Amino acid sequence: MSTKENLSSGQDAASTPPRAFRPHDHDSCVAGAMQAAESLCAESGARLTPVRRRVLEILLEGHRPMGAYDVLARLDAEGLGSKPPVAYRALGFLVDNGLAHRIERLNAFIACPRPSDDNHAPAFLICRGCGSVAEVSATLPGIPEGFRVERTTVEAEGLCAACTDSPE
Amino acid sequence: MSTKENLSSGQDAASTPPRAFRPHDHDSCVAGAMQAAESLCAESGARLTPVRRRVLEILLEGHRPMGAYDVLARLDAEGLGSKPPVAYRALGFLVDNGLAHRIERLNAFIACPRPSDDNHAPAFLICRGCGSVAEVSATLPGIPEGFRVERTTVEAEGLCAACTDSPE
DNA sequence: TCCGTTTCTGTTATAAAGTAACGTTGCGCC
DNA sequence: GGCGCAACGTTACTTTATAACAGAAACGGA
Repeated sequence: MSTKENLSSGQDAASTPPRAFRPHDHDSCVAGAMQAAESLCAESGARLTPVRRRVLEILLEGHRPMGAYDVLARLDAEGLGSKPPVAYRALGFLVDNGLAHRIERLNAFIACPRPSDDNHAPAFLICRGCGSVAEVSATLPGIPEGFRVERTTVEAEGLCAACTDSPE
Repeated sequence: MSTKENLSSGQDAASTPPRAFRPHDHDSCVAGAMQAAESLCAESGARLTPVRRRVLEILLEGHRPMGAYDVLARLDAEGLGSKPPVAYRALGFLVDNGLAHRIERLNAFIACPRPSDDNHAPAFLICRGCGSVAEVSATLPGIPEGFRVERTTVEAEGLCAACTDSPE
């Protein structure tokens, strides 16, 4: 079983706020995720090219969902590319390889904090107060027999604990 | 408890394909939903104007997700409006009032087959074979304490029973 | 019934998000 | 060193969505 905070694991998960909603050592969080990404790509043969690596870093540093054009602006500033397909292709690669996820409600992308080769079914808690997004893992109960699920999109919008306490 | 086919109700729900994946009397299905919409609006004071009513009918007749511009094309053909805001406003009204839902993965809208005033949390089963979308009801388990959920997006993409049996 | 208020409509214009297509470049491999 | 494939860079374009404002229509109180 993964160490990821789990949407559907009962007691434990329900008692602690997800890390994205807590202060934490962000540098090490970025470094760790980059390491994990390197390993996964090495293992699977996927090529983590400069543009792709940089896009992943940008997402990790932001630690929040970013639109493709936000990412592109960063790339452009760094001379790594200025046209939409550059960003979309890199983001597509990251999503395909489980290193990032797309948040449908926001038309945005966020780095996966703990990428792994198991094809996980992520769920996202989107705080409309502070814009943070936490990734937890989801298991959908009771899909009707006969429907073969290939991918899921699970997103919950609301207010995180901090924003509930101090509504601006 | 609602009579809607339920994602999370165990035995019953899991044993029968959702109605959207089965043949059914579509005319009465449309008529019923329109009736329900009328009642709900009358009750709540929401104004189901001609454009809004027609958009709902168009969605119900299609019985599948339609893009805003698909809907707009229909409206235009009928002289009810030709500019994007006309469609988006009507769709916005329907969504706000629980008469239709937005499918994020598809950037599309679908009529709610059984609208009701309870603020339900719909989930959608999207068949990538035939394009059908079934609405079932979802309950997300184990949201961490402190996160206050206001709205959910739950979508599962895959193959319905019929398309699994006969892959094209 | 008239008047003010609110809500809905129609339109212009533009923003934001996403992709098809094609030639070029770089890299691994024989 | 040349073949083949994957990634890159760019052009051009499509699709999706919204801001802003003026006019019309319904609605509710004096």
